[in-house]
Amino acid sequence: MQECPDIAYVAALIGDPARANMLTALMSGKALTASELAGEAGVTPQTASAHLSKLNESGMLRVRKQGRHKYFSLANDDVAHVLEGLMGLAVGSGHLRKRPGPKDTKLRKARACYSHLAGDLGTRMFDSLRARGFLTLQGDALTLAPSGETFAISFGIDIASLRSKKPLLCRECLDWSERRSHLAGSLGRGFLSQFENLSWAKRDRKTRIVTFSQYGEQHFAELFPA
Amino acid sequence: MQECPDIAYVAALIGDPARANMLTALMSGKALTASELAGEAGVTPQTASAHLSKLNESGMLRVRKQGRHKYFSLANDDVAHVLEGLMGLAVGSGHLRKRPGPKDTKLRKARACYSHLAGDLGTRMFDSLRARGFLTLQGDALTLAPSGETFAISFGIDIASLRSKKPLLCRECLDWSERRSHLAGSLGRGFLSQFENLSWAKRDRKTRIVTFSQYGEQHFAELFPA
DNA sequence: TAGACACTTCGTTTATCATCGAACTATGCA
DNA sequence: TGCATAGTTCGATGATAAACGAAGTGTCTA
Repeated sequence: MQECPDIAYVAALIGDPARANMLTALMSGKALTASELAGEAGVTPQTASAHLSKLNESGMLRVRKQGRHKYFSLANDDVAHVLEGLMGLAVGSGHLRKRPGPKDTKLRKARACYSHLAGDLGTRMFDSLRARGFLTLQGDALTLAPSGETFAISFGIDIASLRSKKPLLCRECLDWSERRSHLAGSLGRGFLSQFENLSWAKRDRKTRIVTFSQYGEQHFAELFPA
Repeated sequence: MQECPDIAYVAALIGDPARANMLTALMSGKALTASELAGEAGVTPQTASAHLSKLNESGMLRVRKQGRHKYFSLANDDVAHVLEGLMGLAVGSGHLRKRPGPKDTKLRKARACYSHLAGDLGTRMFDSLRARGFLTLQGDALTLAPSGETFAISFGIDIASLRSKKPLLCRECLDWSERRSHLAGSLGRGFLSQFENLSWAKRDRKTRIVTFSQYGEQHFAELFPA
């Protein structure tokens, strides 16, 4: 008997609206409890419980028990990456789900994509880094140039420790709102968390919106000129 | 109203077993007719027709009409990339679909992943290229070194025209059978087609198996030493 | 110890959608 | 012109699984 990865199994798992909502919510990078996810998905706790155990069985989630709470997050970057890819295809197909709220423009301006910065500001950062030769893009391959490394270090990002943890450093990620690339990978994560550390920006965990203060946006524009 | 890419729609589309079989078959990179795809999926032509029109509507397929035949292929590399990602998740979840046939070992040895070489030989090629410094992997970023460029050109690959067509040149692709990387992107495609041109290998379009002749495998081993 | 809360399990209902038979259109071939 | 083949549309059938109400277990707090 020939073995072959069962795409359908995983895709069907993601293909249910309730589960897709949960996974989308987890793209914020934050761990959420079962009932929070039930709220996100718009289903009762029982239903959410069933969904979450299925997702967990498939290895797409990471679970941590804390008292009477159960915190779920995406298992790893690969899962997030596949989800972003699916978002790209969904946009390409013209299928957009409607959700209440006037947050659209904010979300398009700056949002957390799993754990890095996406949206208009995300692509602007990416372009600026490339324009100055800090990031070099050859084909699909993204490299942090030595000049970019000193730039990142001077901004307070601990490149050495990032590099030591995992082999992935910078990765290109296609933006569904801008349809252009932004910076993902551990380097992208480093930048976003540094924006938070410096109080340039605040992440709303529920909506994935990243709000820059006036002060922060000004410094951001100086750091990443067009 | 806030817009948000509808992951569930696309994923549910891929999530049906019949459609997933069709898409997997199209990963060979070859365009297939509706009835061929019906056979791949194990459904009647009527059912296949319904599936294919849905997939086409979503923009995942490219259709060309030729006489009374309709040729379907994947719309672009992004679709293939998402499918490979899903395969990776499926393997991670331990969900392998069983299929009849003793082709498993052959498929694991060498197969076409969309349009480049995957499997044992694919990862061996990738490792060899890296070991000699032709490909440099920094984090997730894959670059073709100048020495690698001359190597590829001397092997008969027209790097200049590859580069001129699209911005993607080399890309890393996680192998579901080896759980290691192999070379994708237009460069990977170039290598596989050159193997075919030189009659080192033959692709079976139906099974995605790439069969090397004894002659071809010998030369392959010389060109890509461990 | 009580009671509130987080999450789970069970059984039933309900709706969605894949599937196929039958009948249709369109293309190619002789 | 006729017949085979490729693909489609339609309607009926059936199976799968999502959803929730009700009733459980476990955990924290007063």
